[in-house]
Amino acid sequence: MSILAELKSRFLAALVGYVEEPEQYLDLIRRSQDPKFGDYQANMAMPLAKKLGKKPRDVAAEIIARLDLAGICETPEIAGPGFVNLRISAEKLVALTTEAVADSRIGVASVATPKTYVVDYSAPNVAKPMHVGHIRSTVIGDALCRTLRFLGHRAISDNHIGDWGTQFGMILYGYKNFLDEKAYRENPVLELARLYKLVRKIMDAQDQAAKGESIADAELAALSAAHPAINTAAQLETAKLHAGDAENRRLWEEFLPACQDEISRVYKRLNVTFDYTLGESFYEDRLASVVEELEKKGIARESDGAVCVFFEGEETPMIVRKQDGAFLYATTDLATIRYRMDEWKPDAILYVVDHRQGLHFKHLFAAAKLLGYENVELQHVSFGTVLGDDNRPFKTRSGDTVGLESLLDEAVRRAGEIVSANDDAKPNGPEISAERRNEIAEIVGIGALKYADLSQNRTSDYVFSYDKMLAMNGNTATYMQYAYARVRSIFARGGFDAEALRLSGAKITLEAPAERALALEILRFSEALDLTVVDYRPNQLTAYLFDLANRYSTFFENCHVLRAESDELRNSRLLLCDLTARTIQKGLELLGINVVEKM
RNA sequence: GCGCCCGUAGCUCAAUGGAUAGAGCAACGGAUUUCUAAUCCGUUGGUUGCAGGUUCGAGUCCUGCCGGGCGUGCCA
Repeated sequence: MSILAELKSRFLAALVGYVEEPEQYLDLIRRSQDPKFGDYQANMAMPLAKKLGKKPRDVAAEIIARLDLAGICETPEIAGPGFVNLRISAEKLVALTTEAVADSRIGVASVATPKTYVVDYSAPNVAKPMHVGHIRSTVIGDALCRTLRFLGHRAISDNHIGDWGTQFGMILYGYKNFLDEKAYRENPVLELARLYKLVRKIMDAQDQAAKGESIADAELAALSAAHPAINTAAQLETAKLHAGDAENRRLWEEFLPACQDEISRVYKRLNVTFDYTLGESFYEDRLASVVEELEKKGIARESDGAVCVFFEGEETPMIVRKQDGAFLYATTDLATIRYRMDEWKPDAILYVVDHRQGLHFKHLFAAAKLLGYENVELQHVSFGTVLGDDNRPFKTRSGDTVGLESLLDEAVRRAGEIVSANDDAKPNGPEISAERRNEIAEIVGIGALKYADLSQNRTSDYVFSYDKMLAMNGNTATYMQYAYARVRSIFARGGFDAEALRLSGAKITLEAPAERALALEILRFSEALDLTVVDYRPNQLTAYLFDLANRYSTFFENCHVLRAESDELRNSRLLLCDLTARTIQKGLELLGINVVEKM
């Protein structure tokens, strides 16, 4: 049991019979911000004083009198208006770290009641190259899945790819009018991407012309003139595809595998996997029945030729079928909820999607509730927009945004320079082969990129910046990877085997302040994971890992391991090092980030 | 117009209603014949946009205002 969980349980026992519904006060036990207030603090005396008509400090004293903290804490102190400050006893810290040493889960218990989560994330449009805007959903969703699973939940990852939308109409139009056959044979995806961008460009030009602005590019103006109303023409291709037109269907089936190979390559490099990839097309023949059901149950009705769901106090409806009979993503999303509920019976469905779709999800969830899906937590895990240097949203339409792969390449290139410089500067000369340097650069570069994203509160906007993403110091993955490598280096230098040491029965002692602080932080891993999951915020985990790596650095400076005064002390410190390394490794793993033995 | 979100150190951001609002970067000053200096220690830097309110206690909750972003019936 984690320290916090154990403290809560002891406080609960003390509060039973003292106040009604004592459970609600347990959240007021938390980690102290400042070490001088102890390791943990209980803040319930103040609100209870009000309720009981007593003085807060008296209430604190009464609680302490009822409290059995034997084996956990030193004598609690009452401070300020009525804070109860708790300092974990050395014996408890030693006992728990000793347990963690022998535990493959490093002291993190599996949840008592596992839940089933469906996590919907990444969801690129497969006809378009992935760009930087896709990274947030992908890495946040992946981190949440990994963390939920480690805690013992069932997390089903489902990549709801856009494989049926209007972008395919654009490609179909492009294919039929602008195809470079040779280029297509050599690299179909590249050519399809070129076609998409070209059609997009002509559309934008025509939009511009419609507003009375002139088209500067003569070539583009000619293309625009030769293909009037290209938007309508592309929509027609989409409609034909959806209606089962043989030629368009055949082409779609030809394009799709190539597009999927393309995104698979990126996922492989990002080390992201999905249990299912059920895209929009999967629900193609399930849409009509959704609308039918909505109408039959009186949830949706016709309005201006479209079928709409109206909500109490809301002006704008959710449209599930257009005037022309076509379905929309609201329809697909409802069909998807129905499928997921039937298939997996989840307790929660998490949508890791840009916050700009907030209204859509508000409507979607309300409609799902009307359809009877009430016992499922439908959660929009929204995140801020990816912004450019100009603080404007990244334009997915312009076609010349930063591609995701080139971004990865740049991250790895910069990491490679640093890896090499660092290795060259080692006191006894370089230790790492050129080939290995490249492998390390890949892990460090992509780790830095993911971490830059995950370490921010997901609700805030995300200003894209190479320098920020690729910074190798401060609160970054690199800092933690470095701490990990230093631990491994100590074991290598001393010729110790971590596994054997764990089994050796070596004792942990926590005399030095830096040792104690490090142990306390290691034991907080479980709390950090709980915080991460409760609000679906991976930055809780990154903040924890940063604290942990910091504590380790302080320990590293103050407590020499290999030159410890005795073998016992050396072994104790080795165990702390090993626990730190394992916690960092596991924590980063839950964020989808790897470690290296040497860097 | 209406709805949602945001406003915290020079910059980028943290802070489940708790004590003196914290980090990183930047700047400045120290530590190294390194168990890996991709490090550590220290200094400077704040009326948390403004004004009220609720509370024992507000960056956090409520109201109004100012500033910004996003969304707002046939894209996703």
